[in-house]
Amino acid sequence: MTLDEEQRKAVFQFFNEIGIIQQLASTMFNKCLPDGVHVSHFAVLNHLARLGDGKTPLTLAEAFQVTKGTMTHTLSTLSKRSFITLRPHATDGRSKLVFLTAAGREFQVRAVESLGPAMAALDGKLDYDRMIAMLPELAKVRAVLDENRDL
Amino acid sequence: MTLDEEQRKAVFQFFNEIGIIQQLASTMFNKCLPDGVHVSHFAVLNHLARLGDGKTPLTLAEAFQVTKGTMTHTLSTLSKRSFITLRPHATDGRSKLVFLTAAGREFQVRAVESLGPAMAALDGKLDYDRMIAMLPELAKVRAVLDENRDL
DNA sequence: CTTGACTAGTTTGATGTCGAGCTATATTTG
DNA sequence: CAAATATAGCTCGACATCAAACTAGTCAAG
Repeated sequence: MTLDEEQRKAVFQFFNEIGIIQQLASTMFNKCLPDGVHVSHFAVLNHLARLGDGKTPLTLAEAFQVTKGTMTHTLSTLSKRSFITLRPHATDGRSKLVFLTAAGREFQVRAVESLGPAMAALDGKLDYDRMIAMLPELAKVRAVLDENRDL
Repeated sequence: MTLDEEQRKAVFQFFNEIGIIQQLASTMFNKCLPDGVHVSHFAVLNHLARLGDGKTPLTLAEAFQVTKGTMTHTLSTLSKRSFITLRPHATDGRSKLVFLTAAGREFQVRAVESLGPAMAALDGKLDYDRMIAMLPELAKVRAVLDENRDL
């Protein structure tokens, strides 16, 4: 038995801390974002703007680790706001491709700017170097969880 | 301006990673927990079992960083399952105190056990020492976000 | 006292997410 | 080619959560 009581407690505490940070951060982002746009919507716009659009919904769902149904929902509200358009996939009739509209790109820029004040307020309090240093470790934890999703 | 483009990207990435880990972990826990009990319910039971019951709902809400309304909901479902009982506060007529029932304690033990197999499967893949080493840093980030909740 | 400000918990309505099942298209296999 | 299997996206019902408004009890100021 390699997993002793103390380690198990620590793992719980780790995930607990992660959960609370996520809660606080997303609440903060949600309050900053304009027009009642949820952070999950912003994340998709951001992803498309930074890494390029023309992705399939499934690709996006996997990138954000949400179900297909959730991504359908997210994309449909982004579409209702005319921030994206869905086009049929050229060679696969089942699939679609997601493209940013001009309004979508514009909104993404505006949304990033709207986060500025909050980020600035945290500046000097958050230790960026430490956070950056944690990134590889977090990515590793993420990878392990991802590989074992069927537990 | 101390927050340059690269740092801002890193901060985004940090919170993104956190969000995905939280997503994967809570999904995993939810699947392991018996009888359709949600991880948020388990967390409350666990808290009461480990740190002692007789807390007020507000205390619990603050401990888990959820709104009062959410805690009301969580406690009401725990109460419906007879895992807790709510008693009036002795000296403050507005308040209540949360107590574990025998069934609640029993369930908490069972729930912890039900997480065993998943934890065991992750054993050897997760680097506990690194996770433990991250705890203080995470707690610090949490504290900063907590202090600046009104941004 | 009594009034006004505050606090604990509840309620309400909206929304994000999940899981499971569905449809339509692709792909593989016999 | 036909049938079976797999995949992309959608739909549905359930549920956790939030924000904001509400109720009831407390406490302080005058």
